[in-house]
Amino acid sequence: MLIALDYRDKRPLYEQVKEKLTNLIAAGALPEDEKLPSVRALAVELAINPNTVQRAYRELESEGFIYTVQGRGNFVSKSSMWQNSKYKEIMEEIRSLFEQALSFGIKKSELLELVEQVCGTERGDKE
Amino acid sequence: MLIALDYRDKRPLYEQVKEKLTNLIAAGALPEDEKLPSVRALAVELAINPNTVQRAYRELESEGFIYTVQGRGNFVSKSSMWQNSKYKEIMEEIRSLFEQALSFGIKKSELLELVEQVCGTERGDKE
Amino acid sequence: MLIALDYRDKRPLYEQVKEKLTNLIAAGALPEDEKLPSVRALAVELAINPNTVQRAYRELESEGFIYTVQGRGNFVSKSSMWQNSKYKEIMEEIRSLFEQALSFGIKKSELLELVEQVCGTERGDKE
Amino acid sequence: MLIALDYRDKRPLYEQVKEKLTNLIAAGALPEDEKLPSVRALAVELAINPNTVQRAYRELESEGFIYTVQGRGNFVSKSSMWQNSKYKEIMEEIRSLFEQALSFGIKKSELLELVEQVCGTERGDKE
DNA sequence: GTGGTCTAGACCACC
DNA sequence: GTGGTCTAGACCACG
Repeated sequence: MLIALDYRDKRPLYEQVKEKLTNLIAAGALPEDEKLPSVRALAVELAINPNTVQRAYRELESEGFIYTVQGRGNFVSKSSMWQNSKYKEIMEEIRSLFEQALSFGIKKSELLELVEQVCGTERGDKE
Repeated sequence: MLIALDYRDKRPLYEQVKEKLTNLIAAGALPEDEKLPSVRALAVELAINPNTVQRAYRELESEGFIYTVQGRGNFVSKSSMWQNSKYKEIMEEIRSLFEQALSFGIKKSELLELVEQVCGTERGDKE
Repeated sequence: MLIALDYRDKRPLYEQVKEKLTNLIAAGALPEDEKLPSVRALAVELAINPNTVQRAYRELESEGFIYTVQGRGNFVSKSSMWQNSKYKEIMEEIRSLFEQALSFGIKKSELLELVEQVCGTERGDKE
Repeated sequence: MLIALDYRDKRPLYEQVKEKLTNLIAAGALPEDEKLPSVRALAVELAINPNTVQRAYRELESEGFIYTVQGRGNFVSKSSMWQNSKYKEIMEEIRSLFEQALSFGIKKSELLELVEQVCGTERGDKE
């Protein structure tokens, strides 16, 4: 699964687990209906408490990223389940950060350049 | 001072106080060497614990936004003190959010449009 | 038999199997004394554990929907066996949900309209 | 607070706590911005583990019924926060139960009578 | 004092 | 084996 926790990170562990998994799912690294590691197995792999993994899984499910089958395990959902709401959420975060940036005197041209930079490095991979 | 706290906000109160003050300072609403309200006065005005204001001021000082003179009060620093480091910090945040946005399938064109929107509404104020 | 399981459904599989079978029986699709598929056959058809089917059959029997003949198989009961108790059970569920609905501010008129909608769509099929 | 847990109930304790609180909030028994008992206090009152109460509170918050202020406590939200989504959820539950009822041979007239009964007992209280 | 996170370990239901 | 709930008890951040 290749997940690494960062104990210097201030965020709670279960949030880091969530973030890692959502990134893998969003990037398409985990295809639909793929089985995720069991709660216990992932807990062992990350050397954390099963409850912590379970909380991550529970929240991922309530956000539509995965679905749970009693006695079977956790599986990744169809992307249509999360796509739209996550899109809105991220756009709102960016808008808010943009406004803060402007109030600190950052110029439109700098923002545009930043878009170019980031998209440039990713363009080869995805388009 | 016109600071309003939002108790529904998940962030700690001292962070909200910091944010409001940095915004006022960055926007130029508080000129250099202007005296800020005393810890006690601001605490009363906002109906919060003086410790909370204290912490906000302490961190603002360590970030270079204000300077403290023992027995006199707190004053806003020259903008050269914070300008550069805050600029880098925000740009880094935006870059990181951009990368996350791309991994969730958000397109370059959407980002560019967002820049236009935000700058459009702000342009009249600042340029 | 035409039973489809929904693995995204939160309920246990044996409950889904029960629900599907009771619906078939209640709708009259399975006439009295009709033989049901064997535990093993249904387990294979649905690609689930025979224990799961077993449990569904056991509970259907204790609720009066089917009867078991050792060594012969499972057969659907006369409707008089389950009709009355199931009727009471469902009416009680609806009454309880109605009361909850009212406490959340849902109006009588909305409930009446809902009845019309559901009965309207079903009337063509059944009457 | 007058909450009583039912240990014969099959549902998890945290769900019972949630249900009791949502009912109190929906019925208007707890006005907006009213402070709820602290996690620990309610845990003692109900003789359960604080973690269980906390889970109830956390989920109530994510569903918009209450809001949490670090170091202060939990408070009931404006009804606009939950009204709409809860309305849809309940209507969907009722519709689903209606359809099941019809497949078991329950008549439209019985449903209508049930609406009258329930609304009749409540009408005096609320309209 | 408040809520929030995490651990360790137990027990249950389902498959 | 799987996930789900609950307990007991610890530690932290915030006010």
